[in-house]
Amino acid sequence: MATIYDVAKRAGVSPKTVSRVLNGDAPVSKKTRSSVAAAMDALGYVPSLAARSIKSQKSGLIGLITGAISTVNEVVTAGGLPELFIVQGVQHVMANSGKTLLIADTAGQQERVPTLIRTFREHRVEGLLYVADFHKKIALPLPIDGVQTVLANCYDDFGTPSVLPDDEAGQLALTREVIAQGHRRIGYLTLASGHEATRLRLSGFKTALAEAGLVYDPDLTIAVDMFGTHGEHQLIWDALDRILTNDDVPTAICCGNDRLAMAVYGILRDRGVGIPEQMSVAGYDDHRTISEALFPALTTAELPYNAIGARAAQLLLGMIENPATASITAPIHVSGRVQKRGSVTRPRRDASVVINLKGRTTS
Amino acid sequence: MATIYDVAKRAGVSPKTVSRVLNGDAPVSKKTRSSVAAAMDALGYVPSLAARSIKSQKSGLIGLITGAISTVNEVVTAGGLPELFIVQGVQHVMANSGKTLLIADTAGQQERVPTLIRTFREHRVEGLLYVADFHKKIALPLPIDGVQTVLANCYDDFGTPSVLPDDEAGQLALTREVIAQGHRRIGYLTLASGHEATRLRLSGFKTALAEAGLVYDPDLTIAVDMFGTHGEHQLIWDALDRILTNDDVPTAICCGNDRLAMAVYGILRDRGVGIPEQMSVAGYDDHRTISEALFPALTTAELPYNAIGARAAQLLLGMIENPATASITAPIHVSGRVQKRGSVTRPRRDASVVINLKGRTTS
DNA sequence: CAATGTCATGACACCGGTGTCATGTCAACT
DNA sequence: AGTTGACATGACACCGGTGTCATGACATTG
Repeated sequence: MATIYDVAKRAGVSPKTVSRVLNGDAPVSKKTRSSVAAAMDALGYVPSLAARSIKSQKSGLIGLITGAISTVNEVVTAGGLPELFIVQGVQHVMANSGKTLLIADTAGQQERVPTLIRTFREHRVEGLLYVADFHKKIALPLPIDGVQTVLANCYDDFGTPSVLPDDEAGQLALTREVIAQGHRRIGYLTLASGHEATRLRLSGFKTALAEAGLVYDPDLTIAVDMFGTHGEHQLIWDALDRILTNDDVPTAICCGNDRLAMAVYGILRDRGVGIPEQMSVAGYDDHRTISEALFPALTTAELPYNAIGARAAQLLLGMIENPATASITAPIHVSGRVQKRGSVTRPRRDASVVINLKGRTTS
Repeated sequence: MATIYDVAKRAGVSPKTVSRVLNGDAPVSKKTRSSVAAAMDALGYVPSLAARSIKSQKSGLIGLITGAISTVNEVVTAGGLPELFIVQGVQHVMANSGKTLLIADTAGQQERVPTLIRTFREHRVEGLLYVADFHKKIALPLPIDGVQTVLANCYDDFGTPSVLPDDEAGQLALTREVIAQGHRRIGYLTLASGHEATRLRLSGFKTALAEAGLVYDPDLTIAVDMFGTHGEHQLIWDALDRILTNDDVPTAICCGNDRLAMAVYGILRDRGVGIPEQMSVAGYDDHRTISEALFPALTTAELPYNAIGARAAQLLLGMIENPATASITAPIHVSGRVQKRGSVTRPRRDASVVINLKGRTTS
């Protein structure tokens, strides 16, 4: 690999002059500039950031850790890893800021985290981003001295700056939309009750009901724990059975996420319940691979992963540029839009057909 | 940030001795070792890889580019980006090899690629990985001199080493399974016909049919172009309509991917066709968020993304270690497993109910 | 014409590590 | 006792850039 000295020699100038041409930080005569450019070109010269950074003390690197970072309570989902979208949001911002991302995935082995951080520090990263796979509380393995840190999709007890989805507002807005369509009784299949998101969304759900003067019926809210595939369908089947056999059958069901809604589509139809004619269904996440492809397309609340990533990146960059900003702040909440598609429509009067179908079981 | 000189001063030794303690590459007395260790500890010293690498000429960095890398023919899908799994496969291998990944996402802007490569070269990456979002042919923007390169999920015309999914073998194995269940007439909804994968899988499909002595009926193979959501369902609806109104209605349908299968579930059921009682459905990809959650769970062929990533990483590491290996090789094909779940079962004799339902249209 | 200022460029040290070689100490061996 | 060699350590240069300061050539001004 050619060095600045090679270029200098070939162009018949000093290395420092080549440096000046490279950075344009001091006047260089036209003639010299072009001969230096020619030499760089001929040699395929690319300056070394390593050399540069030992002098400047700036690496231009940002470290990002994804994957299972020490979860506080042991709720684990083999989720759909949409954290990728967070990472993309981060990358987009970073690309425009001239920083380069160093990414490490723990692949669930949190004991690796200290090693990764060590590697990042050896690379002299200017900032650190933790990206969690779902909204949760974490405990940083080490207090990271000197390196600015931002948490995305997670938070801790020590006031580390963090960016979170506004799950409460999301479910609130979505439920409002369902109610606006005329539904008065709404079932709710939540994710595992231990999740942070579940608690917040349920709160939003209740608020929407209260706003509209509707009563919240605990019998219609059922938590579905989704650990892997085994028995998952049976759980959902049972939950739906309880809802469908209720004395006053709801006309709409909200689901903890799009994936759950997808399963609900199948089970409801398998029981002869038409969607959305007999039952409106709403999701959460707006995981577009699912929500757009489902038939009918799914009305759902966006989990603004991309925006969360972007926001976290901006926050971090701000903290790096002006460390004073790094004062302990409350988490930043990012809210997503309600995506109205075809699965939530006005309820039909004769939805009672539903009741006839109770009693079947999955094979 | 503390330097090796700070540590040396505090421990009362020369920097070189600290270096020896750090690397364990020369004998150091026990006493010295412990006092140096104490000093490093007290100062929170972490060696600088930048300084190290200018001397050693080894960065320990591998560059990875994801996203829309200059596609040759302009078929574009806003796909589900399962390329993430390829990246995970890569990371897993890299983590165990001591290299660190530098990742850049073009976010669809291929004009950025040259800039990214430039940045990577400034970081003196030892190898470069291109990861495409789906099996395709690409044209590298530049011949990358000096930096070993491997293509994952894509290939080019210049014999750059590449790792690809074995789409033909995958569809072959999957179709064999469908046939083994007793199906004799099988519909096939393929992805856009311009895709590499479509061609290969169709070939595997035909081979399986031929092996079993079944005739391939072109009327039952329909390409579904999936550009975004608009009109997509109508296309699928029409395609299914053609299949369901065929004189000899098939008992099973293979789909170009799991996402398509998901839409097919909805549309078939909406037309009153039970799954799998009246129609078996198979997917492709084994995108587990979909395939496991669908009801019934989807029988599908695995697109071994993780393995592709791992294989590509291994190949690259081998090329770096022993550049002689870098001779132009044929693409490496990685095949995936057939995941037998609940959506393909033995066909029922009285599947004729299907025919009655033609004629409805989507709203 | 001398004094002054601007422009273009180079010499040199330094950033934080490591390879090479030299030096000093002490135990073992003839 | 003198020689030899293993062991422990340090001095120094070098990797590839950049900041600082000095220098020389001209043009401008009084």
